[in-house]
Amino acid sequence: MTLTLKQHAYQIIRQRLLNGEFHPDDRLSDDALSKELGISRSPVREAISQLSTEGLVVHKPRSGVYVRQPSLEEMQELYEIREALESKAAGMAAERMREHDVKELGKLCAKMRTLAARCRQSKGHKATKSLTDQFLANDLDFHLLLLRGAGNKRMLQLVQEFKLMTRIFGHVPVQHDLGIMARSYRHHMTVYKAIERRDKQAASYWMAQHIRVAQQYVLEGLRQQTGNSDN
Amino acid sequence: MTLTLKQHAYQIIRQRLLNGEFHPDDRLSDDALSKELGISRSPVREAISQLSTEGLVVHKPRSGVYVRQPSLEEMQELYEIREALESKAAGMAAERMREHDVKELGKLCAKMRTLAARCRQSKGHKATKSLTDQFLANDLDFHLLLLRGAGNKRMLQLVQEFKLMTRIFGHVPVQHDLGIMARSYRHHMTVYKAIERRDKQAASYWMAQHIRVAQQYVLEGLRQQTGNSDN
DNA sequence: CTGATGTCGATTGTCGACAATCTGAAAATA
DNA sequence: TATTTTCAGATTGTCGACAATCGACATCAG
Repeated sequence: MTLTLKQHAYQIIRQRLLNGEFHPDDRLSDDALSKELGISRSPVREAISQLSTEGLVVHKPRSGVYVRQPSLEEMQELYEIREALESKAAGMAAERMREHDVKELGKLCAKMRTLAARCRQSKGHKATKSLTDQFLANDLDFHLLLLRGAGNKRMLQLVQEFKLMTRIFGHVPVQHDLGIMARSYRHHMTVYKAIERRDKQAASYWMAQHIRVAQQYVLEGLRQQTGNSDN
Repeated sequence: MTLTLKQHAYQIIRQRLLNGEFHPDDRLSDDALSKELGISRSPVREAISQLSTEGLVVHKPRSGVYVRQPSLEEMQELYEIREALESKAAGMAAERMREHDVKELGKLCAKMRTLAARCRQSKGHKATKSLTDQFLANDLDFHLLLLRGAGNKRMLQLVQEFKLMTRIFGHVPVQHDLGIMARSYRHHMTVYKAIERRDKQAASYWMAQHIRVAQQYVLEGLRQQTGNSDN
């Protein structure tokens, strides 16, 4: 309730970016936004400034801030960083994670299998939007739980930030099919089993593998999306 | 020359943090700083806000921003992240780095050996401040060159940020002796040789090893420094 | 017709001021 | 004396306004 107006503006603008309401290279005018939100320019400026240092928008002096349009190379960079961080996190989790949370990981894997089975029953082995969303949410939960299990708060925060960026930038209308879901389930299962037997190396290795596959999948989708575009 | 006042203020305050002119839990008053810099509060506020989102200072609403005093656990977290990122970077560098830059790495190693030899000749095998500084600068150059060789700009930026934090926070008056310098030289040499023969795994492994040793060294120093303090 | 130059509008960067809030100490009461 | 209340000072959060600067358009020379 005692939120400062800056935080308020920050959350709203960030949410809009997430929803895809701003297109790449759009200019975020603090004047317009302040009028729209019914507050002064100062808080809006500070909020936008924060988004700028977080890398979601780019600031051109004396011109304005623009929604970033990252290249495929930058997307690849983001995934490389996630691979480094999350694979190390998996290794750390194999050492430190509490038994209770490990079981929780197992339950998430079981849920994934259920969802994949539901997909197999559907026509053409294509997942519905709802099914895809549920699977993605499960995926996210798995990774977050594992990150928390690694016991490194700042690493958790970093990965969340990067994951946010890949979601904003790589606005691919993902439509999972059975093959993808089954493979994803297998990867998570392998990581889970490695953690269960406290195998640090295996957990780290398979997490890296998993993220690399996801990277190739998303980058491929982006290439098809932008392949027939300009440049 | 067309720097905005915000950027100007940001660089100055950041530099002061680096120099250790502010002590942990000090409050950064934008009012005082603006008067001191002879500019208005707005640019100073935005500069401080940026430092806040970067994590160098912490913002308490309606109270002020304070210089962070990270716990030993947080320092350890920073090193864990560096280990994850830089070891992956070393592996990537082994794959992608240009031949010319690899030779440059070798030169830096040679310089380290020279400095270590100079240290051996000094009395008690203790390094002078100048010698220590030169060695540290060399160390930094090595890591930066390797990061650039990995070809991931954002990763480079991230590591620089974290390295800055470890330098600010772990304000240990490092006084290298021969043992430390020799070991550090050996580590860098091992990484260099792995990259030279394009051995991805070895480069990654030894870089992780190197950072873990540095972590233990710094954390030990911090424990001694704060061991006889409060709580 | 093409390119350079000047002008106008719009937007940002910066400023000083005001109100809301917190901190700390002094005063008052039990 | 200890505890609570009050109050004053200082600091932050927010605001509206002004000036510097940039981009676009029109004008004009070649």
